[in-house]
Amino acid sequence: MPSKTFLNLKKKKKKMLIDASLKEFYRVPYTEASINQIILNAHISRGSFYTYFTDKNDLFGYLLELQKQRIFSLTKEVFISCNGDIRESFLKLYDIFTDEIKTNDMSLFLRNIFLYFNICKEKFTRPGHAFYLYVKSVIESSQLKDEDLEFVFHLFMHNLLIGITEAVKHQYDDFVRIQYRHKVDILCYGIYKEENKC
Amino acid sequence: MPSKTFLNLKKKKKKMLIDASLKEFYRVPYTEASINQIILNAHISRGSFYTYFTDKNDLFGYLLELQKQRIFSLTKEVFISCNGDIRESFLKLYDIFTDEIKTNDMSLFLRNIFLYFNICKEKFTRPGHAFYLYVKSVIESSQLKDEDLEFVFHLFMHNLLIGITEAVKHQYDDFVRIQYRHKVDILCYGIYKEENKC
DNA sequence: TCAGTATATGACAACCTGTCATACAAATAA
DNA sequence: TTATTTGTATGACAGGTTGTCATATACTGA
Repeated sequence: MPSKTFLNLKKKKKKMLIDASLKEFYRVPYTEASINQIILNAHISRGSFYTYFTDKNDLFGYLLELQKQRIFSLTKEVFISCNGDIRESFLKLYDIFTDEIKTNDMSLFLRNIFLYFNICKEKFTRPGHAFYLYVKSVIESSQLKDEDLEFVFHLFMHNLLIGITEAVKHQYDDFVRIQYRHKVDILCYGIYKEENKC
Repeated sequence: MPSKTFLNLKKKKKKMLIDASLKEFYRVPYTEASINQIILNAHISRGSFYTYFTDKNDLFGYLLELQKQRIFSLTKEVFISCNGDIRESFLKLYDIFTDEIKTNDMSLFLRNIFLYFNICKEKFTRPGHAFYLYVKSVIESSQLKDEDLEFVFHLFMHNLLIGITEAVKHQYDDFVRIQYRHKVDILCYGIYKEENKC
């Protein structure tokens, strides 16, 4: 969490540091990202940085949080446009996100997250409680078995992020897309034949 | 890949370095593991280390490879004892691996992999071609839909590793085990009700 | 105007990594 | 046995990193 000092900063200066950080985080993977480089980009002193954030991880978490908001609001939209169908929604989300990362330059940050920083997937796929409440109200669940929706949603979300990671890794090869869609179908319908159902 | 020089080393010296490395890798997560500490543990010089391995990642990959062998041979055994049933096998594998990590001290290395180094899951879950050929011959596939067995196996393997990671993270809480088993069932039978099958 | 608080700074200690000239050992040739 | 080549070991070094802290500066409100 950034310090109060950072949050009190003028918009312009805050943006300066955020931009500098993003730049560094998509220049190289997380572990190689250098605070030295960031403070150079942002034209602030070493000491200042450490009054804003406790360390690199703290800064990264903050940037992640900013992106997370965007992702979840997009997810909501998609669910509505798909009438709450979980399968349709997650197929669509894959296309939307890969498209965005492919085209939008600022998404290079996301790109590097997906590629290198697998650990933070967890943070991404676990939205807050309020979000789940919302999701539950939107998902069309009449066709589903009596599942824990939160659990199922998290499973699909996790699968989505793995899919996007693979997509980025393999230059959006159509094969990866097909594999993703295949996985979604397995989650929906299973691998066992009808007659062997439990 | 370790250099020829390393492989030529006497057994005792090789073991010394391997043990020292394992010790360091389960002392701290990968990114914090220090080559300095390793060469101190192993009583070799800095220069020597770099004639054996190109860098930390190289060393780590080597240790990973050693573990991988064990994991896959265990997997084979389990599949046989379960008559090739994919569901039974993966439920059993979870119990076996969590048990091993819980009790066996040397497995602290694995423990840290599961906890921190998500990236290498990929390496773990993708066995060589020969292994897949073997798996295909062992899996009881008559009850399965016409799936790509390699794809399905990889999916289950990946799920297994996530499950173990969670188990380690949450001190082998039984709740995690139940969640894992739930996920396996979703993979087997899907989330949709019968009547909505494709 | 002055005290008190908030913010900014860069030198510093303590670490890290990968390289390289050099030293030593062991094997092979003369 | 001696000389030469080949393989192995070494630690000082350059150049990088991070987090801290005493100090300096800028605000802010009485």
